[in-house]
Order: sequence, then structure tokens, then C-alpha cells
Amino acid sequence: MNDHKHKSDKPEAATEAPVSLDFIRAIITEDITNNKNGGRVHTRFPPEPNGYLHIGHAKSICLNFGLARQYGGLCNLRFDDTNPTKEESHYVESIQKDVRWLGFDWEDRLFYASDYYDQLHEFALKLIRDGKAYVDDLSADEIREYRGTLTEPGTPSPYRDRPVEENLDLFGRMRAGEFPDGSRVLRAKIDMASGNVNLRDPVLYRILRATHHRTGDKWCIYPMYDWAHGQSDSIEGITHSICTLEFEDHRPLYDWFIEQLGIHHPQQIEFAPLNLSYTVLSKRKLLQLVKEKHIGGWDDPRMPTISGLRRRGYTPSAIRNFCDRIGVAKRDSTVDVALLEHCLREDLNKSSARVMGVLRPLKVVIDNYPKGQVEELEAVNNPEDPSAGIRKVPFSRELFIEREDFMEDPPKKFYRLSPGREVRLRYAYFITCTDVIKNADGEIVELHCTYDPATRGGDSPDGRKVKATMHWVSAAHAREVEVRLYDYLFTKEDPLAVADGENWLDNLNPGSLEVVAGCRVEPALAVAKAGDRFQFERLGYFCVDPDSTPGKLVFNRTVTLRDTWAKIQQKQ
RNA sequence: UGGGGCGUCGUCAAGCGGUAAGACACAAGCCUUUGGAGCUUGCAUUCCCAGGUUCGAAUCCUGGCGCCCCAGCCA
Repeated sequence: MNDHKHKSDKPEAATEAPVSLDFIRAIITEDITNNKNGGRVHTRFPPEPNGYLHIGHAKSICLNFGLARQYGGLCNLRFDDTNPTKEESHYVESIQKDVRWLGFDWEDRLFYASDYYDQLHEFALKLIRDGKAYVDDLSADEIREYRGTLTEPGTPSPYRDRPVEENLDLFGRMRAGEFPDGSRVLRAKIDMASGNVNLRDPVLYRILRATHHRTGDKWCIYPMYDWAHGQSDSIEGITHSICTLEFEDHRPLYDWFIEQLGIHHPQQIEFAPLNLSYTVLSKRKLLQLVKEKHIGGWDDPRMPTISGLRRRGYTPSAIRNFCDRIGVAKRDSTVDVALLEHCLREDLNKSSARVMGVLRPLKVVIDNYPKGQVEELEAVNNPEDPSAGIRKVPFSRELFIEREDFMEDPPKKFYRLSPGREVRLRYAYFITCTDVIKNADGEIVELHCTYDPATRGGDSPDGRKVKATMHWVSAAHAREVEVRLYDYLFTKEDPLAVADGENWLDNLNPGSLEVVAGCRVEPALAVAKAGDRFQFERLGYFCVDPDSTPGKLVFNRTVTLRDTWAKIQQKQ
């Protein structure tokens, strides 16, 4: 293409998308141009089934499946199940559910590293025959000592130069179960002096009498991840093995294996894993939170797990959108959790039905409203989506409003209800506060107001304005529900940054969950089902929790609405 | 002189020798029957630092500095 010839061609230049590719897409685009792998793009998402997926995995899932979709390729789901002591089929089920929920499909390409145990065993035999692997009798501690340090080379094991026949015999007997757990390992014979510790004769197989979630007791030796991972990718014909940064120095090892074996060579590309402010994303730590019961479980709505986010009320598209927006690069980074929340609100704003709910009810009596009268007022279901239609909301003489929407002695910028002030009740009437009733302790227990019948629906014929519009609920018609309010699980932007003598659990936010009982919602919500999402006007987005029973609904607050008033208050 | 990576706005992130995109956050204003949503505007004279090459450098070279990862028979 001659750029100069097209420079004057403005219309075309203008319509051309100024696509900037992230470094991975740049590599893949280049590979396709060069017809590498015949132009094929085949990725995979390779979780270990030892825990639940979290938002960091979502980044990888969106990347791998997204790449396949974008380039007309395929993406496999493969469980890297090489450690039976930590893996459970319970986890493989949750992982599949989560990937599907996120909107991705591996079709018929569901694999397990354990599918390849026989092949991997053959590969090991080849290495031994080629004099590239040996059985080592050193103990785990000895192996560590012989490995050297980061600055000093390692020392060869005294068993390093065993003859091939002896290695073959010993490895066969390892597999046959003749030796106790941990007594011997199979090691690759590479370079004990390498500056890259991964190349100092890494362990390929260990003896482990543990029942595997899929292969049962067929094996008593199990491949190490490093020995299984690259070859699994190779076997599946993966073209681009995308993984996180910490595997960068494993790449020379994987390349060595592939080369010794003479098999298909996937290209490994490493990217920076996701970090999120106010959030912990380490499987080990998440497991600890669950095991020590600091939260309710893997799907606790405060957890950054996919199942937690789902229960909290997140949508798959909000998460996907977030993953698109954070980009992919190699530098360490921590994404502001506010971006995740922004993506969430953006999605929920468009799709959620509006509804009125009062978290902390304050009774209001409309003195001049006829006793016993009930009006069905029209309310818009979603101003962002006219097709969502309208609904009827009952109005009567006794109502509940939000406690914090009334102040007896309001500060300057508070323009909600206060004595003598007129406000609008959304879709209903203008009301004016005439009296404040208190109990013996001086707490406000009830308000008396008058309404202007001419303002039915919320507009005044005389054109007079009102500063505030408030949500409300008819006392006699409202349903009582429980609402769970969530805040960040950690009080620190970086939960792992701790002072001496403290640990990260000290940063747990004691106020991350607030259960509010006695909330009232409009009657239309009575039929809501677990998982249904709503916007409670002026408050936020809420989602019906599976803990709900037919008699009592439980709502999770997914995220608040942006709250300008709260900001003003903070400044004051 | 152990090896491997990375350093562009408060946070992500484009940029690939031609004179700093975009998003979030933040700020101001408009609009509003959600103090919601939406809209407008502002927000890096400068790219970790120092030299050098060049008419011209965030981009090239040299030397520093800083941060992250690696010494599981975990993944």
C-alpha cells in the first residue's frame, strides 16, 4: 500500500477505524499475515480446578475466547488437573458454569490435562531414552539444597548420570507403585548452572498416592504442571498460549520440552494479570477467606469471584465490557474498582426496571387525603427504554418515605423534605410537611403532611417548582423485605499492604455487610424471583438473592447510584 | 555483572522518529418528576532520570535509577 497515494483520499481515510491493537493482537495479526500456523488462531483457557473463578480469570477468559471469536479461531476449555490433592470435580463444575455464564462456548472442546496422562508418560519415556531425563533418589530437601540459590549455581545430583536402562527400570517401578510417596522423582536433565532456576533439572513426575477426580487410582505418579502444560497445549494444536507474566521464565523450559519431543510448538505470550483496588485476587487468599469463614462462601456477594459477582447482581456484559476496557499489556497495574462499577452502572442503567423501595421507612400521614382512598398511579418502568412500559403504583393516606430524606433542621444544600417545605413524591403529588411527631426519646416517628390534589402525577398546573423528588411506598400496600448493603471487603486500596505486625486480614472491612430488615418495596415486587434485577429509584441497583423465600424477599444491593448529595455531605 | 520482565495523567491505556488518543476518577456548568441518566467544558508544554544521535525523540543509542517475578516433589 502506498500511503501517499491515499493521503488526499479523505473520505476513506476518515472511515477507516483508527484501531490500535494491544500487543497480543499485534502479534496475532502479524502471525496471520505471515501465514504462521496456516493462518489458524487457536487459544485455550486453562484453569486448575482448585478454586472458583474470579474477575482476574474473567480477563483471561475474555481475552482467550475473544481472540478466537475475533480472528475466526477456536478456544478450548482445558482443566490443568495435575495435582489431585488440591483439585475437585466440584470446582470443575463451577468453572464451567461461570465460563458459560460469562457468555463463552467451548463447544465440544472440553479437555483435561488428565486426558493426556498416557501421552505425557510416553513423552517422559522418550526423554529418558534420549538421555534427557533421570530418576533422582534425593529427598525433597536435598533437591532444594542441590538446586543452589538465585545467585549461585546448583550442584548435579549424584543420580544424574544413571544409565538409561536403570532410569527406564526405576521410572517403570515408580509408576508400578513399588516406591513410597516422595521417595523418588523423574527429572529433566538440563542445566544445573542455569541462571534460570526453572532449567536446573526440573521435576517431571512425583510419586503421589492420591485419588484423582477423573483418573481415580489409576496413577500413583503425577506429572508436574510444567511438564504437562506446554505439551497439553501442543497436543491440542494451540497456536497462541496466552498466560500471565509469572510464567515468562518458564517459557524457555516449555520450549526445551517441545524441542526435545519434536512436537507442535505453540507460541506463549505473557500478559499482566489483573489487580483491582480494594480487592484481593489470589486464589490462595480467597480460599482462606472461605475456609476461615470471613465471608459466607465462594459466592458471597462481597467476593470478587464470578459466582459472587453474579449473586451480587453483576451482569455478564458488564464484566465483559470491563475486560475490554482495561486493555492488555505487560506492565504491572492495578485497575480502579470504580471502573468496574462504572461498567456495571452503565449496563444496569439501560436494562433495569425502576421500582420504589424504602430502606429505612419513616411514616408519613397525608392529613388532607381521604381516609380509605387508594389511587393507582402510573409509573414509568424504565426511562431509558420506552418499550419497558408502565406500571401502576398504589397511593394512599399513609406512606413511608426514606428516613434520610427528611431533616428537621436541614443544612444549606439539603433540599429534600423538612418542616414547611414542599417536595414531590415521584409520580404522585406535591406534599408539604406540617408536623413532626417524636417519641419520648426525641426520635422522629412520624410526619404529617398535606398534599396538593392538583399536582396528581407530579406536575403542578401553576408551574411552581419543587427542589426534590422523593421515592415512597404506600404503607398498607408495601411488602416488607430484607436488604443487604455491601461495601468494599477491604478498607485499604491495597489490602495486601500492611504495617509490621499486621496481616492482610486486618484490612478486612468490618462494615462490608449491613443487613437492613423492615425495608418496604412497592407491591409489584411480590412476584420477583431470585436473580431479578431492579433499580430502586434514587438508591441503586438491587438483585433478588437466592436466600429469598416465598414469604420474604431478600435483596442484595449490587451498586449504588452515583450520589451527588453524598459527595456534598462529605465536603461539608 | 544470577535470570526474566516492566517504567507515558490520580488509575488503566494509545503512541512504533514528525511535535502526548481514549476511558475511569476528579472539577465546573447545563438539563432533569431519580441530587439517577444525559450533555458541555476543563484536566500530562510533557512521557523514571542524565547524557547523546537527529532539523526534529515518549519513540533510536549510552549510562543510571526504580518496580515486579523466579530458589514447591503447587499451578
